[in-house]
Amino acid sequence: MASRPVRRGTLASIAADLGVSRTTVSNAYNHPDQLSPELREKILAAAAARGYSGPDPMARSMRTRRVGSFGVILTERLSFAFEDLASIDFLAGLGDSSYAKNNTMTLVPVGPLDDEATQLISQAVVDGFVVYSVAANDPHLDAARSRGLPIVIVDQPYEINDLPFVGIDDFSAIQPAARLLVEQGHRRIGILAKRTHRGQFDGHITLAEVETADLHVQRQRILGAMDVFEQSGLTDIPIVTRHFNDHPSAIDAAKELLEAHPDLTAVLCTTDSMAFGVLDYCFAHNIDVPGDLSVTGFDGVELAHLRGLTTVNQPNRRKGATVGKILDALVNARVEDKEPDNPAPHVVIPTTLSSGQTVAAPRAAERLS
Amino acid sequence: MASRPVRRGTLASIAADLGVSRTTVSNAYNHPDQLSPELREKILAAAAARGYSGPDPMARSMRTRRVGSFGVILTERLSFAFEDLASIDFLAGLGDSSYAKNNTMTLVPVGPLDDEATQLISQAVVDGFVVYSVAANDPHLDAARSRGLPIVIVDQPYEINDLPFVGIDDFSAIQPAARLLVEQGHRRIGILAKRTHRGQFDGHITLAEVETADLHVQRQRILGAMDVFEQSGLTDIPIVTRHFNDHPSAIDAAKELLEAHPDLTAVLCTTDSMAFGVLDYCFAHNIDVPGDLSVTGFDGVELAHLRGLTTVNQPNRRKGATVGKILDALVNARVEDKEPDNPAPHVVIPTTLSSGQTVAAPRAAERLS
DNA sequence: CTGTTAGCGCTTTCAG
DNA sequence: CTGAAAGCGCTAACAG
Repeated sequence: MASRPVRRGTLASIAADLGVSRTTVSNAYNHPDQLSPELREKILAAAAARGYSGPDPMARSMRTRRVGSFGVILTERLSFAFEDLASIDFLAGLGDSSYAKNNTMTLVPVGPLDDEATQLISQAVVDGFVVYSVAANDPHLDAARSRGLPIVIVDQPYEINDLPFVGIDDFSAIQPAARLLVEQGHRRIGILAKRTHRGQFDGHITLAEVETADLHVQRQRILGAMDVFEQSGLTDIPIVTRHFNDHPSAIDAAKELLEAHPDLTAVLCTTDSMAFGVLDYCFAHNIDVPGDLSVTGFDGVELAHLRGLTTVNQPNRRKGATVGKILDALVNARVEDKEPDNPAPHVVIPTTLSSGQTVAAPRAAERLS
Repeated sequence: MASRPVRRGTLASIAADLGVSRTTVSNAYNHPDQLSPELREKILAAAAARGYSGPDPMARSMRTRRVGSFGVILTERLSFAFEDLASIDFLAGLGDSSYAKNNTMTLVPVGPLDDEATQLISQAVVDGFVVYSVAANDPHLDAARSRGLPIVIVDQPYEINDLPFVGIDDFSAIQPAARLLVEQGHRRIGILAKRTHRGQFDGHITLAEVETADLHVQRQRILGAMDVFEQSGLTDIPIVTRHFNDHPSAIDAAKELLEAHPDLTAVLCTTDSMAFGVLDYCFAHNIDVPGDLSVTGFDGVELAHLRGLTTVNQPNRRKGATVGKILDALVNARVEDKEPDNPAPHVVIPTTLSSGQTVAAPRAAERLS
């Protein structure tokens, strides 16, 4: 195909050639019932002959005030966003949902430089936005809001009441995993988490720091687990975080935690990716899981099940489908210029503990010590 | 945010309120050097006060004939497309490339129903398309072509000369893996591949069928391996394919192949996902890899390296970046109404064999038999 | 079933 | 530095 800006005609030019009105040609594409099948065929044939493939989507969108695309804002570079398998499942759920079937998904690549991304957000040609798991104070959310288009927030920020929300109850969701460790008799447990604050930081953090976290999801998961531990009289739980959730970071986090606290008998992770880091670190260092160390994850991605990780299943695909449905309704209401039925639903989807083979009671000797 | 269709003003309304011309307001956003900083500030402030977040992207695109988005056509349901980790790496590479940084990526969800998807393609508001790994006769490609926008083809179809192409030489790429198996002394080898034809089919296929395959990539990988095997006097290589490349399909494929041919000492897979299926099937059936069975993959996804799979590394991220660069140049040329430098580059990216721990010589007893 | 009218909101010459 | 004019290509009433 020549990339030459071939003039392929317009609705008007086709109409002129055939001696019919523009409306008729438009109807041939958009309202087939408004003209005779013969005429329609004739028009479509003439269009095809001239290389005209239907009304220009841009002009049509401008006229109808509707694009047929949902913007998706992921606030990490794509390679990191995709590292997190949960976000892929979410996207697949959104894309496969019947509500998204009639829409495309516009991924807005958001880098560390706020300015550029903000620009992209304010110029994206979309009908609405999905804001996926961003910090409470994230400027990208503000940029999306300023567009005045429908928005659905996924996972976080949690505290925003005037916007639709779809997510889980992270505080409660992680507790069964924490409880399982306690019930098995573990007393020296460490926590591995993804970043709790927007800024770059890797290392140990205190409970007080967790409480001020920008990122609701990680904060609640940690606090949910700590709540269980404290009720069992466990304090002094070391917490190590990593800004990124990719495999090298996870292995490194495991190393930092386990070297600093060799006496741990269990590690609770707030993401499956972190847990894989622990598993692989242990494998490399001849630490038997669950013999020497119990491990739990969070997310329930496919690989977690394949590797037998004990984790919390989060219905990511279903989250995607739910988001598609809500956003679609909002966009429709807006285009039809009427009040939506429910402008800001708050949907909390249930989670379940998935028992794998990575949790066992600590060895007797360790339990006594 | 009320989803009410709040009237947030237009460029014209702001201009009227301030008693300046529309051009001036437009310039405040698009050509800051064309007016005094004071005036610009004043305009921006007034806009902010009225909740006007800048020129409407739709109207602007219509006027400038440019959207700022690349359409990406993946011809599988998103959940399956994403199952294939290679496509995720590709997308990440595209999104992270500096060429895509100024563009969004519009994913066009393409289901099994050709009609709907074709519709979505002909109405997508984008500047060009990336067509990712589709069959030679795929109607989605035709739909994209009929838009008259720049297109870059990734991986396949290979035979199209008038469109830019970015991919690898699949025939040669897989040969080092095949050669490694032969050199280790394997004589009874099976092949596991993803579908070779667009239609739904799971099972054994013949070499003759492979030769008529719609899907160039899988065909070439199989033929490349067969070429090596035949040169070593090996014939009767069983080939089993699956329509989908997800984990359950892969395990099932492994079962079918190994149960039908229990004497195999090696399995060459045309994707890493297939190889993971073999590894997990073997684990479940106490077949030692590589002691009892050697396995090779193809793609070089991260998990392959983590699991020590011997595979062929394909630079998916780099493919994405290359595609972004080409498409960006094409779109620019088109918008500026000039001939592109190279309208249809054909880029073949080199691959490398990655040695893992899943290939060994067959046991002596087996070698003799 | 067909045509006329009236913009959608913006950018871009080109004068002033 | 500012403004007036001229559309980009289309669709939605509405009247025939």
